Amino acid sequence: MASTVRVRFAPSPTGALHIGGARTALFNWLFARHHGGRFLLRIEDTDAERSSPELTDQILRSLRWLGLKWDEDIVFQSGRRSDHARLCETLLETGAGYRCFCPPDVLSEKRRIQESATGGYRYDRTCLKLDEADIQKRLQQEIPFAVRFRVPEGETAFEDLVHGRIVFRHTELDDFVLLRSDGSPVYQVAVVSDDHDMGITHVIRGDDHLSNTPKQILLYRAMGWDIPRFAHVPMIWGPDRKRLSKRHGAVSVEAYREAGYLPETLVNFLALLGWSPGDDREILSFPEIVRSFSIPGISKNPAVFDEKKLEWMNGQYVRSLPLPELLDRVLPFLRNAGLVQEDDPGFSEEFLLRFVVMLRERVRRLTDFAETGAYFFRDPESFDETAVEKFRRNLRTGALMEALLQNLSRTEDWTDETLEAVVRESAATLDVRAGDLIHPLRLVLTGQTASPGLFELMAVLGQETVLRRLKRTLALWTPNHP
RNA sequence: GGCGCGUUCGUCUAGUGGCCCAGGACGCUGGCCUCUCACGCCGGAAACACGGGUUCGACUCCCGUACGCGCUACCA
Repeated sequence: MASTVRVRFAPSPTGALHIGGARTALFNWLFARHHGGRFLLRIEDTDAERSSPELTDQILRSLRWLGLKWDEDIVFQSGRRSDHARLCETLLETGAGYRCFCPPDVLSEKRRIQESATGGYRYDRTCLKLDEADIQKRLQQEIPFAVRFRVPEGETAFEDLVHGRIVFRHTELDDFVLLRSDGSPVYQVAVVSDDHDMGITHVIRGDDHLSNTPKQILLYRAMGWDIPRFAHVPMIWGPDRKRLSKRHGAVSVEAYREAGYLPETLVNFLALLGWSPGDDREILSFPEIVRSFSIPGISKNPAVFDEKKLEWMNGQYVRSLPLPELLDRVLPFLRNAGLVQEDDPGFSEEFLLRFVVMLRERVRRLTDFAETGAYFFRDPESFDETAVEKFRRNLRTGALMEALLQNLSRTEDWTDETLEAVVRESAATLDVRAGDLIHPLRLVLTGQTASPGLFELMAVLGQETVLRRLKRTLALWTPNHP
């Protein structure tokens, strides 16, 4: 390969890494990996007001969690201020830029008038008409000035890797500001300067930047720099077809981690949001995605984020994880729910493994293990009301449970085969269907009407626990029990 | 308002002029399995925004309309 691919992800640490940013990062990462190139990270922290080191750390944590490792040192945009300023100076020297002494309030007034008249606004180039003497005079008076870019006539066209050829007539652009009157360079300047210095070959970013691109290309040209290739990927929308934002609830990668999603799931799902391998595959491993990834596979239209499918996919990954690995991932959620102790789980490895095996078929998120399986760790405190009512109406339930208690306390071989035999024989003796014992027993042991197979569950819980739970719930079946 | 981008089942998408009376997945739904719930399996409903061209033939190409989104700052 002639030149090495270099791409970057450039988040602004003004918030956590969200789904949209993660997808952009992922696409850049995949592109770099696929082509054996480099994936760089740049933190756009020039807005000191809204940026924070804590948020930067959080973004890095999320990227690492997703498995998106970056190459080389992180570039902090705030540290490149002088480079950005130098770009403005150069442009001023070459005549590509010019000083604008117009006071901001005059400008905003002009805009107000022009916008109400024509609906659009472009800087009227008042200061471009200034001659050298005018400029010197103003400089001596120390009138603050901004530096504007002098947009040439004509048009800018470029071949977007996702959208194809795109043309902007320069009459649509106005002489945008490069350097604010306080001396701070504007975003477009920072991006171009940084991307150039970082040797970026492909800019892969959200298509909300499409309209910024001609301005940036103009800057590259004015500096005589090589222009990178651009790939503008479509946005991710919430269910209301609006750009995904906090309004849609949990959108940060961090929030999905806490909600019990696996990083593998998120990567797979995000990869498929706006990109397709071209065939019918849905579950793809990291290496498979890297191998298949290509820009022509990126779609042009925005994608609605569908959490239902994410959940389904997470279930697939939960089920495919090797058991010990799955247990490791579940453990923190059990601790969080207070079901196991921080240092000592208080339960054997074997018990925990069986817990995970029995539940993994019926969960989608890691949090579900704690939510639907708490009875593995402690006696249920509440019981499904409608189920209790239902079984209580059958006046024999109390007697049935008592009989079962007797039979189970005499059971010596506490294995699921034996337990099943005991329960079924009890039913036969009592002249009821097996279900008449099974369902109330399930309720008694779990507090719920749904659980893993009852006999297996009894075997895992152990005789002592089963008998205890059976005993302490006997009163439940008394008709007028509170 | 102007400019830019987009428009295939509810959602993510396959489709690059005939293989498409449109395929897959999630969701929904009927059934099977079954001690419940899941998992799994089998089946079903469900889409080419609209109107003009081009062509022997258009989901695919061109034009227009409608709708949606983005940009339009001395924000990033």
